[in-house]
Amino acid sequence: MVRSRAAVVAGAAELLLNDGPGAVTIDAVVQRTGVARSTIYRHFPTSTDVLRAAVEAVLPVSVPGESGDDDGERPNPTQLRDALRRRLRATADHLVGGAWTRALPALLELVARDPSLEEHRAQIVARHREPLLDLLRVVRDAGLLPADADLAVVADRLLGPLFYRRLVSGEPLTHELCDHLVDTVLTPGDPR
Amino acid sequence: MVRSRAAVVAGAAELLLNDGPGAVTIDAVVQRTGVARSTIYRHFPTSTDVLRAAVEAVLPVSVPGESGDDDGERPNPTQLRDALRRRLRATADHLVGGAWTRALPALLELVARDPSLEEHRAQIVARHREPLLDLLRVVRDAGLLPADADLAVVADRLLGPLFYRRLVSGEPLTHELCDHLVDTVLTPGDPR
DNA sequence: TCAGTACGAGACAGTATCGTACCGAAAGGG
DNA sequence: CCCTTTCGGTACGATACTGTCTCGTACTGA
Repeated sequence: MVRSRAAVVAGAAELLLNDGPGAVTIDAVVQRTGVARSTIYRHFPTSTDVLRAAVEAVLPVSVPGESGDDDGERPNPTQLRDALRRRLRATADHLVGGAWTRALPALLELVARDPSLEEHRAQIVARHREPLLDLLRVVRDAGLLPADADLAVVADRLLGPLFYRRLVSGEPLTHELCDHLVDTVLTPGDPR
Repeated sequence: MVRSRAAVVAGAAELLLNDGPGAVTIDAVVQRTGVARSTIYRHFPTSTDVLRAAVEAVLPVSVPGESGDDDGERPNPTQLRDALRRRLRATADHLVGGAWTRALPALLELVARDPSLEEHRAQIVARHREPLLDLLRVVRDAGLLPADADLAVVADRLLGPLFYRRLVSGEPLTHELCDHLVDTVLTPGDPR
């Protein structure tokens, strides 16, 4: 009973990532997973619920971990800057290679259409930004950011260009760009 | 001949904006516009082409004009900074109120699914960024940006956070944010 | 007046998806 | 060994959309 449900969700998630939300069809899930229609409808009241479960299953997974830097050491500025660079690079890599590339447009479309998914979107984004905000807090306490800096805005300045390039302009995400963004945020006296 | 085609495109665009790309159906366009099926198929080979025309019709319109600053006057730095602020504010307003809010997720979904639309996306983005890049070129020539600054990256740093907020995080776009972004880009010696 | 054209109206077959209903096989407990 | 639960396998009706086709009408210029 649990197994078949999990298979349905997994198959629907694959379809969502590979072919978009429009491809998450009962028939497609049946054919992909081998689970019978009747079984699917025994677990989910309607096909929309299957899609929701797939969205829920896909997106939280793709939040990059990369913690463990928070060892209470009292790192020096250079270490902090490098940590921030690594974090942003990891985010960029995740944005390029991971499920986000496929799932994000689908999720945005779904949210634009179904406001009841808005809550999920907020949770997902919050979970995504949290590690970065934690790191930025440390960075600010270390004096690398103004004490009154709005960390949310700083996060926007770091993540925004990455997402913009990935989603909108289609330009490549390089590690150089990440480092450059970190520099523009961190050291107010370093132009370019 | 022109009238009915225009009506089809307009109706399809409305459907695209109101109910998403999945709602752009021949039947729906017929019912909305009063144009007959046969007429639609006389103008467009397939329903996908109707959708393409709708996308094309919606998005270029929403590129804000706001030119006319280019009068070869030789403006002073304050004027340039204000012009950049106005331009970014206009972009933000357009992002909030205009068709972009609805159309962009739809377009991103379409592009993710149909690679042949990639070209359209690139054109649209280019047309969207061009005025900003022109302005940035003037700004750089005036010495408000480093002479070797990569204007594309500067544009990313201005537009990225706006699009990120609008598309991903859902946070509000304020004029203060726009001004702040302009400040972080322009004056390398002004932190916060 | 007449022919050409653009257009509306709608029928039609083909396909895809949905959700339901019914049947039979496999498995596990009593 | 039987009985209940769980599940796969279809068959089915109901829609919705597509693309093609035919027919009738209004306009337009020679």
